[in-house]
Amino acid sequence: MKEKVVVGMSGGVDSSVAAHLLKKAGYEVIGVTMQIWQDEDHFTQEAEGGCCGLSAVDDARRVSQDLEIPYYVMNFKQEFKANVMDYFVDEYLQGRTPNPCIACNRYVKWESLLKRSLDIGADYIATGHYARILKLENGRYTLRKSATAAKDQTYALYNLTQYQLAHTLMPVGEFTKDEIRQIANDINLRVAHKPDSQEICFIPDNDYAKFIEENSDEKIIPGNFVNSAGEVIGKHKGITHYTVGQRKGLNLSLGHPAFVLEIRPETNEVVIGTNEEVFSDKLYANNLNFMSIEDLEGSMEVDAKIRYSHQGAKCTIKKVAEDEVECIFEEPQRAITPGQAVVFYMDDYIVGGGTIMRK
RNA sequence: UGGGCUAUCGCCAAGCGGUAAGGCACAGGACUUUGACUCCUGCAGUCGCUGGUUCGAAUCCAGCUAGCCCAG
Repeated sequence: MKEKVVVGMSGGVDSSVAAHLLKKAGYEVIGVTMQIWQDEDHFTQEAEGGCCGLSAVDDARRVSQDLEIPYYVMNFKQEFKANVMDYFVDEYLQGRTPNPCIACNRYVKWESLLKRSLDIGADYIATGHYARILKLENGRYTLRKSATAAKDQTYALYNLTQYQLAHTLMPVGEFTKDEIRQIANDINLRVAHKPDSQEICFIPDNDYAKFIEENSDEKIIPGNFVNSAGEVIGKHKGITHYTVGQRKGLNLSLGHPAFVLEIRPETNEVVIGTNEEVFSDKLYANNLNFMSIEDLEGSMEVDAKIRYSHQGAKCTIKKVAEDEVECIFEEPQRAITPGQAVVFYMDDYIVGGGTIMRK
């Protein structure tokens, strides 16, 4: 009896090749695209790009036909709206900078999609992520960085549970991007040369502030830019327009480059400072999830990534409360941003991670 | 309406008779399968205005205008 796997297909090269690889490996493969767009308008907009729109379904369906696997579209509108879009808006309104992909992975893909897949008799779900699932000697599952460090996506997956990992396959992680494109080309995949997607899939025009304004009851009101001494040095367009470390779009001519240091929703202020001031060597995180270990005992030296493109930096982590870890870096890090994830690595696999609360 | 000082890109600012530095801001592009960051490119046909001196002026001279300071 073949093991059954549902492949989340975005219509892109990676998930298409993932489906092919699994079929070749002997699995019974079912292609599924998650319907997450909210209305016709949005649906049309997404025709241009994004991971989950009109062209996505079109492409995924055709690829499935070519691969001769069954294909379905599953509706996850509610789940996506509640766990990703609403979360995204709420975070910005609180002066934080969310990472919607992480929320989407944990709650939509690996909660809703996994559940429905198991319901229809699947043993696993699979995606085209560049990451590798690793079972450690202690019996726990963790994620190991992909073969190509440049494409590694483990950061965005740090929040998966042991149960979720036990039912997941990520065949693409063993290959480099070039190899994946080569495979796609070899088997004549129609999407072999489709460009990599980017930007947040539910905001195709990339105008975050507008999206937040349109999807919130709260009014976005202008406020003051202040320096670290508390002096008012300008007017801002509303805190949702900014993120820590940001330089562009401030319209502040101070003689030196100006960066956002902090966002204060309670006073509607945005704190501005110099390049040096944007560095910090400590952070606190909550919403912890551990992979390679059951829990964090005492302190531990790890490599921490504070944003998806961060190369990682040495730091010592220690629990300071039930759901709060303190992370002290050897070298100050640039723009530690509340709302973003911090992911801890040992060698090339994930120890755990959390959401940054404050510096 | 007495005296002094200053007027160069949106902001700051070099320039001191030889044909307009630089920083900030801004715009476009690259990078990026979260936001940022970073990088590249562009950005004064003109120096408050009007005359004059000179082969040649943002640079010297005169007048005017505006702003600031002091004196009322």
